[in-house]
Amino acid sequence: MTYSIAQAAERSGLSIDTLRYYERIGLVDPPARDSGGRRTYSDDDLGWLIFLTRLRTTGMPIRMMREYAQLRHRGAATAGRRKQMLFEHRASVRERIAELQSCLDVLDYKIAHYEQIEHTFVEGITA
Amino acid sequence: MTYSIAQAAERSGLSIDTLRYYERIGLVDPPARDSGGRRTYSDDDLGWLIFLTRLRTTGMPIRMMREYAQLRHRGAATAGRRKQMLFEHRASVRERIAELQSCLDVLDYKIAHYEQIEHTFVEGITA
DNA sequence: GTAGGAGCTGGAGTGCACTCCAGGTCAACC
DNA sequence: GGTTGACCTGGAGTGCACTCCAGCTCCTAC
Repeated sequence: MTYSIAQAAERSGLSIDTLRYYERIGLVDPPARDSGGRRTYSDDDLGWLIFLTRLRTTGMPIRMMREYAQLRHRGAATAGRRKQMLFEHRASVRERIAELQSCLDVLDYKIAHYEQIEHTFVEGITA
Repeated sequence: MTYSIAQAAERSGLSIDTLRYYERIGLVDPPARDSGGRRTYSDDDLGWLIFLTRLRTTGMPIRMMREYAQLRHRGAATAGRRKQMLFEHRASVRERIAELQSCLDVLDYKIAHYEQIEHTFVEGITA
């Protein structure tokens, strides 16, 4: 199965411009071209694109994604290094989640505070 | 208790430049000045700065923080609107956490995959 | 055979959130 | 009274990750 750039964009959630941009900066290998010179993405290409969106979503900078992509390009010999990268990245994502969770507590507290104010106000009215 | 800009920076985790920047764009009220024209931050100022860092950490754009700051400036009458903002923001933070969590699953899967490769490799050696 | 739409390239532009800088003031210490 | 260090202002510069554009080509459908 192959996909036009528009289809690859739709399925990966990246924009067409971003797909070309990622290719230009070496984040994705140049996909095959059809007889008219248009990009045709394979299922493998798409899998990689989708994986990249996960890394992006979790805040990995492009510079690091590129490093990962380059290791991947060098084959099985770099598997350990890649695993190490993902391992460290996973730790940072976990930290990030913990950080967000602790900010959630602050938001909960603030919202509760506003609710208390509302409640006091209503009591003031009805008392 | 009052704080110099350097102390406010240290305690809020923002840089000195960022403190002045936030003031310039209306995210924080201009703090008092000492006889020499230097900023002196109050405990209240500091509390607001720290709250802003929570909003920032959770990904609230400056434009929205400014909106919140403006409502806050208009006093108790806007409490409902502010609560609403925090309420919506909290929902988006929760979504963000869920998103990260689901990406974590992908990372776990990938890492497990690399571990399996390593394992296979070791077996290949020792067999 | 032509009109329309998708895709192509190289390069410029954008939005966000800072960050840095030059040139100056001010208070304190030696 | 001179030097040092913290702070001041207005404005320019930075890094990141796209996003947009002009001008072109190439297939498809009428």
